[in-house]
Amino acid sequence: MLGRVGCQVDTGLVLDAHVTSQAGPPEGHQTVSRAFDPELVPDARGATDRPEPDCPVEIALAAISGRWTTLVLRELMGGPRSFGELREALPTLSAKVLTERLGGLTDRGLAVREVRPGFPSRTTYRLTAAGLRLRPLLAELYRTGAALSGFNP
Amino acid sequence: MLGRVGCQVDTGLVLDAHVTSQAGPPEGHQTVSRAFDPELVPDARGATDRPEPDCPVEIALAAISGRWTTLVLRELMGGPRSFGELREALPTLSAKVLTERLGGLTDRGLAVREVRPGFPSRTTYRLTAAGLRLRPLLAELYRTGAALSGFNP
DNA sequence: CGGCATCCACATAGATACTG
DNA sequence: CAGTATCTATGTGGATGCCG
Repeated sequence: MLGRVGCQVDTGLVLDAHVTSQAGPPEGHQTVSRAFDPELVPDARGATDRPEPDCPVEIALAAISGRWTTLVLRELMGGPRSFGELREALPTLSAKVLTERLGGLTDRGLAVREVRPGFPSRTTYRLTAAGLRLRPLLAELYRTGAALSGFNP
Repeated sequence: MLGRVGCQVDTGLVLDAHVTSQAGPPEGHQTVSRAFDPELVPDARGATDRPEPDCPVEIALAAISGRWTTLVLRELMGGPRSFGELREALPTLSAKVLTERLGGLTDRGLAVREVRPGFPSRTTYRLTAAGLRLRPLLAELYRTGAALSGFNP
């Protein structure tokens, strides 16, 4: 693993803090006016002091959240898969959890469900364009984990 | 956002399945002999059909797991921070959870704790070289989340 | 200042059994 | 085949209060 990992710069405050001057901005998700590392916080939606659901990081985390999710995504990255094929590929994953994962992916628009009627029925799941955008993240997860485990087993 | 997201190739099986021929390999984490996308499964540790703790993806997920963890990491990426500074930066994060997060990071060797004795005491947390390796992952999380939310709101 | 000890509420995973 | 329905065990976050 390479890449720059340094830059331990301790920047001071920069932006002036005139967020909502007047009297009372009680609730609502406010962004914080501080200096942030542009690589980690490239725009305002990351400038938060709590886990806001619309922060890009939280959105990405939500997409891969839950046990088994990355494995299901790995399978779907290889092309459309039926419920049964996924069960074969991940034998110890219960039907209930697989259903939950696939439901989560389709709810988020990351996958689509296509049912072929008749009997026996056949349902296939296919990643959408949005779902396919998770590929670089999965690859980066692998890279990072491999680096953390010391470059060798 | 760019990058190739296509390649919906449905590869057939390749490797012959002679995993432990003999009689009974009952338990223990076995790797599966299938064809995997080399980008997502570059080595044997990713060729698993369940969430193995030594799979690189699981290792990386464990490093960033838990609510608030990415925010704590973002703060520490800017340089050493004391417990109190972290509380100021993340005001709605309880001391208990902050302690848990910092303990998790130090347990995994991603951060170190440095105590200055005396009174009042002062404790600073600093990312290790391993912890700094999470930076590209955090950046990728942001990129992916931003892409999923439609490139701009 | 920098925690740890408790308690509680809720979310989640897994096992099992059953259905359109 | 492709789920749903329950039930249970465990995990996790958050609030509160005490301590070195």
